[in-house]
Amino acid sequence: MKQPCALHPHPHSHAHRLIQPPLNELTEQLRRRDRKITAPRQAILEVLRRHQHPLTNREIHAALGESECDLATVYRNLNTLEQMGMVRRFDFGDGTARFELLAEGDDGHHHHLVCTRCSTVVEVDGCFSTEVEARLARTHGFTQITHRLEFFGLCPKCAAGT
Amino acid sequence: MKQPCALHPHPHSHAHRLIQPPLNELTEQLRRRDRKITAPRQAILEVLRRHQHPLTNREIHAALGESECDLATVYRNLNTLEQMGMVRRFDFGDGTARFELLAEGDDGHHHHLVCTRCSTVVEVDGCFSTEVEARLARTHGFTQITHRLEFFGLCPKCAAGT
DNA sequence: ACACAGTTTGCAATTCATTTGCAACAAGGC
DNA sequence: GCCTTGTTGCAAATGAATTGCAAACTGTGT
Repeated sequence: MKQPCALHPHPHSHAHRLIQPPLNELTEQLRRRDRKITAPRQAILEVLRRHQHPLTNREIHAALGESECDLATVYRNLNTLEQMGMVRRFDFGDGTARFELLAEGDDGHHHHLVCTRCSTVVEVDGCFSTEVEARLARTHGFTQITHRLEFFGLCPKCAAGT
Repeated sequence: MKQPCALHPHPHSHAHRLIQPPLNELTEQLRRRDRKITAPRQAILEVLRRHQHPLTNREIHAALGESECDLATVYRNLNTLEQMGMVRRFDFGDGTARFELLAEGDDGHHHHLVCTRCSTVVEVDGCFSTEVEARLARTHGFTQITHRLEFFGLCPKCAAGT
């Protein structure tokens, strides 16, 4: 196991572009600040309620229909809703964030299995790393350990249809 | 566990932006094509050999020094080297890819523990999901399952220095 | 040496996701 | 009413990554 070594500090610092686990101290603070459920936010939550699979900003924006608002507003509000803990961000590694509605009191911790051909997404239940995280904490002295885990594969249909 | 549901197919199709596991059939094909180790490629591998932690395209480009080449060339060659199986791409979720040198015969499968404050990276040995993948294959009928897993936390120094 | 095909490079321009500056707005206090 | 604060639309900017194109380079056959 290699020695730790700091990467070059990033010269540019886009607020949410920093390397961050889904929930850290900062978002924890913001989560407490009461924000209102404005019309656009309501509409976005509604869209997420309808499709219960991770959607991109653009997809959500497209699905708004009646209650259309600016794409920038969708971006801003999804960030806000994430901080409020009402929505969970996922990263499938294709460069665009995806969001899922978060049930009340649910920390939303689960993972996905994504088809690499047709992008079908299956939600995977259960999480496999709690004790692993504890081990890492012991081994490396890190605290507040979280993780990001997604599975990829070829779905039955795509495997057949080749 | 929810029903599978295809996302909207992406209208734009940047070659490597597709949702893909580190190694799929396509890269498997390309891996076999013999590509030469040109000067820039050599230099890039050299840089990766020096720093043995995941580096971004930009960091590598900056570290080239003497054997400077265009940043686009760095991007192109890291993609090529990845296809050749000489380099492994990692995604820490901050929007920029990072690369590590891959030892001969090593499939490079390991994960990282990243400090969310100072970006210190520790390589984590061992992988925890082989049997999980088998279970997913059984449960959902997916094949060729791979995964992407990174850990995040607060390193001892940052925890102390707060 | 010479020509030719295929690969690679530099450079500039482009794409795409995401963020941001700014002025106009809305709502809640005082 | 007026002031403060958060929100929105719009346009512009940022930043990673890709790409078109022409020039340079590689190796191969003659």
